[in-house]
Amino acid sequence: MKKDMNKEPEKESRLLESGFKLFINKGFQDTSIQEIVDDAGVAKGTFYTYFKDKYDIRNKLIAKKSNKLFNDAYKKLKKTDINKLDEQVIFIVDYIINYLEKNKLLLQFISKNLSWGIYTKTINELYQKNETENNTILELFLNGIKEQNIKLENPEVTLYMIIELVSSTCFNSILYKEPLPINEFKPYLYNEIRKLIND
Amino acid sequence: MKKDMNKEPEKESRLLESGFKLFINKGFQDTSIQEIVDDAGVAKGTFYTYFKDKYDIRNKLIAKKSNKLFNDAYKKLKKTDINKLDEQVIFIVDYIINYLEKNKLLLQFISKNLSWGIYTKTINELYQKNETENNTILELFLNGIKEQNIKLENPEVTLYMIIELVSSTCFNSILYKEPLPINEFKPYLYNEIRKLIND
DNA sequence: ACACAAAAATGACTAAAAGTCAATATTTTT
DNA sequence: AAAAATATTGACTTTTAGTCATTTTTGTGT
Repeated sequence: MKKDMNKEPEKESRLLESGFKLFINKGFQDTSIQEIVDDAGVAKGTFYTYFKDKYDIRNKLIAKKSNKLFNDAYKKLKKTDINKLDEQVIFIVDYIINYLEKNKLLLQFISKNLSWGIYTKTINELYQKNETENNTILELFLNGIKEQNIKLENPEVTLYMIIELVSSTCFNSILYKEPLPINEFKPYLYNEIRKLIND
Repeated sequence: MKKDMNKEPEKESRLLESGFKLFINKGFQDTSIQEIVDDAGVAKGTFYTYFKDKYDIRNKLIAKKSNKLFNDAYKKLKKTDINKLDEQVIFIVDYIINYLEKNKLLLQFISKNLSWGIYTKTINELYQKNETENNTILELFLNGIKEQNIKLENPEVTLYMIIELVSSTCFNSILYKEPLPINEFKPYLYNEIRKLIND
């Protein structure tokens, strides 16, 4: 039987899932590779056929989980009839915020371990290997601008600022209720997104 | 002789400086505690009287370096006659950006290792122990708003969004020229700051 | 269906780094 | 200047990472 290249090997998945479970529950630093392989029910050596080291599995986990969340939001949007660009962006942001609010452990893991440089590098590597879907948000954004005749001097920069603003502020708002609990914070944030897109 | 509580013990400083030097040059992961103590010329055990582990010294380094940079910018501002709030904030931001541009290794270290949760936690701990100056930016901001009769629904939130936007975007703009090299990026960013404060 | 080759998996092993602590040195207090 | 408190040491133990010769599984050609 020919190997299905679209599926990641079963043991790699098991390692990823065990790693995620342990990182979430015990923290990254306090989880050893031995614990991960024990939990996954594979031998130590197998770990090293799929990952370079503990940092590698962490980076891949963050990239995969974040990317999945993002693509889910995008798919959901396509089922609605929201057509104004700013509201489309806010829909996606809102979906992601609500998801993370219900999955604070995931958010905690991402926010404690994510740094942008590593994230973009990892996403890019996975994308090269066809292991993740592509940057749909940028396409959506550029299409919306064209169709709706929105004037933006530099749309990539605008989108980039929105993404950064959302990710950096929401983490703290959800996890630490700083500077405001997320539900109070949302109006400010969404207002800012509208300004960024429409002004 | 009575111990001077305002000075951190000499060996702690030496460890911090050695740690910084090694983290910058070899990277955090590739630096061992043994190397740090060798470089600082102290025994292994001494490390553990000042720091819990390698993560602890890293967090304290980031907190101290970031805080110093911030306070330097603030002191410099006080020597100017800039009096409009938005321009004051932009002055500080500009000072910090220029500094980091000239010290990319420091920026790289911060951006690779900083996560906001850990940063605020560490700053807070150091502040409790009087090992760092306080949050002057918030005072400046609140004073400016009062004096200049600026109407902001929630100034803390506005300032917070500015800080987040600046830190998250500038890292990438300086280090990776993404989405634009920092000098092209600045106008967008400063424009955004003005909008946040004045709209 | 079998032999053969290639890839994946194993876990005992080595190497490296973390972290401890009883002994010693230094500093502070009385 | 003795006693008490604090800081420092580095040999040692423990923990964890990472390797690799061997075995098992999977895929391919005849």
